[in-house]
Amino acid sequence: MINITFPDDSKKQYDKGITGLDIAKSISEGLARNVLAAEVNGEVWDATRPINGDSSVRLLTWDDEEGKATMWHSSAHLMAGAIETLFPGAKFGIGPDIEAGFYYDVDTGDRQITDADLILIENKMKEMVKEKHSFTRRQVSKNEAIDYFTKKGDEYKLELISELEDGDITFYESGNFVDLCRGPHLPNTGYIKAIKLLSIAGAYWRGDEKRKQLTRVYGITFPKAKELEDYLVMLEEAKKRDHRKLGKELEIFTFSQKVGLGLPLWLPKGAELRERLEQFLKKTQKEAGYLPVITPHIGNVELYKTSGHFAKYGTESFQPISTPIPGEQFFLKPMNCPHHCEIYKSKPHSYKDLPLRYAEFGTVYRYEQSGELHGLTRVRGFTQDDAHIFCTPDQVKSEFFGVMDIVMKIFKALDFKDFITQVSLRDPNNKEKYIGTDENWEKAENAILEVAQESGLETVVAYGEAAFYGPKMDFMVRDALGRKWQLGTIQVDYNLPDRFELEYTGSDNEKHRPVMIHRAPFGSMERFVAVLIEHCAGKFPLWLTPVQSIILPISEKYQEYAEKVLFLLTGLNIRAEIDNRNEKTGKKIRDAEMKRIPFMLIVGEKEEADNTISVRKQGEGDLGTFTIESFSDYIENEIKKLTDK
RNA sequence: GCCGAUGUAGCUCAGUUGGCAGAGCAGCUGAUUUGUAAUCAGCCGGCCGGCGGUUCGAGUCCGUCCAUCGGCUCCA
Repeated sequence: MINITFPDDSKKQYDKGITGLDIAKSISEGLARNVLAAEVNGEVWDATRPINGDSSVRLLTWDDEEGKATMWHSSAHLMAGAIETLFPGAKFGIGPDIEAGFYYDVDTGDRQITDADLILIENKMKEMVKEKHSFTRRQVSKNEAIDYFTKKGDEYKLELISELEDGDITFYESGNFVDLCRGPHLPNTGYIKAIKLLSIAGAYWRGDEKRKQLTRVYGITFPKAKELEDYLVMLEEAKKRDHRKLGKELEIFTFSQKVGLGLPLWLPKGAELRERLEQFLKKTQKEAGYLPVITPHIGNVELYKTSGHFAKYGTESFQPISTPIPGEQFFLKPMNCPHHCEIYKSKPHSYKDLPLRYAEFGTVYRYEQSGELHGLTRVRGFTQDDAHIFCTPDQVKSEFFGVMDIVMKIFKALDFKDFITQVSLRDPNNKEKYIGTDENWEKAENAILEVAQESGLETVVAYGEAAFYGPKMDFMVRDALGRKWQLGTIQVDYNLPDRFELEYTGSDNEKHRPVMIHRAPFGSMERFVAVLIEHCAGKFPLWLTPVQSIILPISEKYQEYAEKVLFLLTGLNIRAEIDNRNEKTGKKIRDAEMKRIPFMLIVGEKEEADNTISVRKQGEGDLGTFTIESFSDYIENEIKKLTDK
């Protein structure tokens, strides 16, 4: 007999060799039907794998992340089996579960998988599900594994096997499909009740663009048909929040092929909204001791040779602008930091000057690959809410915390609650990608790690995500479809001060090197507004929205009163418009609702007589009758709730 | 940049086996004077993404380029 300990610390005795599934059966039939895998001593196992010693066990269902992962990973195998049947000779790369569903990378040779094949593969999978193939785990020797995939002619699996230790290799067999796999898997394919293959895409083998591109097939599965339906509805809803769609509808921005790829044109409503964001940050920065600077859009190529940007990006950026002087070259600026370094150097500094905080809404240009451009989130010309803090080494931490306060203030004002704080460090196996000494990197990385810990924020560490001159703390927010975008960033840099030979005189009358903190709380105005649009589905916070209220006269008879209301509201700093069209009130309301104008102010005979307005809130309905003053107080109060504190 | 899909009016979309380019919304004009999510009628609007080819004839078939979308790679 062995002792099994459950998550609630209760214990039970079972025969040696019991499985997670058996344990579930001993508890209830219902649980047994829902168990997808079992966590045994912290490792996720097949629910059918025998447990041979005292263990702590957690039974995993669809409600657990690991349960979903098991379902999706098994679904990837199921799909691979279906592809192998339909495309004999197909070779397989990797097929993991992902955040929402799974994919498998396949090489089907000359007979490429197309969109039309998705439904065929899906139908084959549904057939195979009915057969309830079990997943059988089998430990194999490295030689046996090599032998199997050599015979099969699958060089991708052979490459994966070559990197594994003998004695650590397992195969999973399900129906006719055998795969190299660590597991775990479902007891059998019958658990997969609803299947949808979503898309196909090219994906480089092992993420290396120099290697062959395989066909990646994406899909998702569920234990209930209803959940699949709900998921597809959710996807449709998310598409409606897409900033590219809403940005056009709400007249925030547009693009023109004639102007150029990835070069956004801000429309009046968008420009006003952006200005409001900028004003908010400028005020905050002024209070935090930042000094404004302004620098030009181009810089001599020598500037970027000094900074290191030329060596790193010189050939893949917009190419230099020449002048009538032979050999003289200017680059469109891709970063503001080199310019700010030169401002720092414009006069000698004492330790008493520090920290110096130079801030600029600086527009930069980067030649992003055409396939990477994406609405306002990835563009070739954008404006960073940039600032560079020059400080002494012992000021780094307090300055860093100061910047974090600004980032948090912004996220609060815009109601961003679900952000991810990522500490981006250098890739320890690929140091040649970065400039600077190991010593400087260590200092900078330790500073960020310490700040991350002391701040109490939950952070994830990502190796290889640092900038080429220093580590970063990045604040990421998801878009409507769940894709993560980096917004705010704070970077500690010991390297550029070296390259630009920045100095200050310390209290010891010696020269010292300052530390630079690069920071942009929004990141870029373009990306920030894009994510903001998706986040609020176009219903901007009241303090930001282009039109706060629209006056709807019941008929042309009340136009004069509407004008008077507009005059009074404008005097009270409320952004208002009048809908003077010769339309019925219901129509005007519908249009205002769709334009997501927060307040509709209906004025007719009654209101004119009483000097009032009838207020309707977007998405909510009638709020009743207000005087202009009480409405103004109401709005002011709503705005304070977000932007104060 | 790479793989795949898509491209018809300002927007959303129809358009049969190749045979004169359509609808709704928006816009304009007129009628109506309207009370909390679409009043009615008329009108305007198109190099069917560009170029080349096949054909008596191309929105439709073929080639190529461009752009967009989904991924991959990249992201100072």
